[in-house]
Amino acid sequence: MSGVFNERVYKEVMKIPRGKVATYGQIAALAGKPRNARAVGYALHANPRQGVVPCHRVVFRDGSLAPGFAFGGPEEQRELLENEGVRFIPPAEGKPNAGAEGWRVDLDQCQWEA
DNA sequence: TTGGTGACTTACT
DNA sequence: AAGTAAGCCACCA
Repeated sequence: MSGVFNERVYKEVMKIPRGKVATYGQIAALAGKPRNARAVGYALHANPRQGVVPCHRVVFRDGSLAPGFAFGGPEEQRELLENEGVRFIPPAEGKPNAGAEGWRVDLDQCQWEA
């Protein structure tokens, strides 16, 4: 298994405490490659331990969640994170949200710090 | 081995 | 401010 970096990512992601979230760049840095956020996403894509690795706690640097690729839907992820105590920011005022798209995580409050 | 793709990020226009 | 471009690294064919 040459996927050393991959396992490193899983380990770091599993270390994310409940009610907190981390960005791909953060995980990449913890994994040893601060410029390899892409591989982090790829690693979670190959996520063999879905259910064990809280990939829903990993978000974009912008606070947005992964596109339709999520474990079941952005709505599910939003509710899941919200259930863990993560604070969310609504998409916009006066504009109905077609779902959870547009919802961002409050990184200022809930970004995990190693 | 080489090439191509990708759940990203930063910088420039 | 928003959109486009390039860079980075790991995995698969």
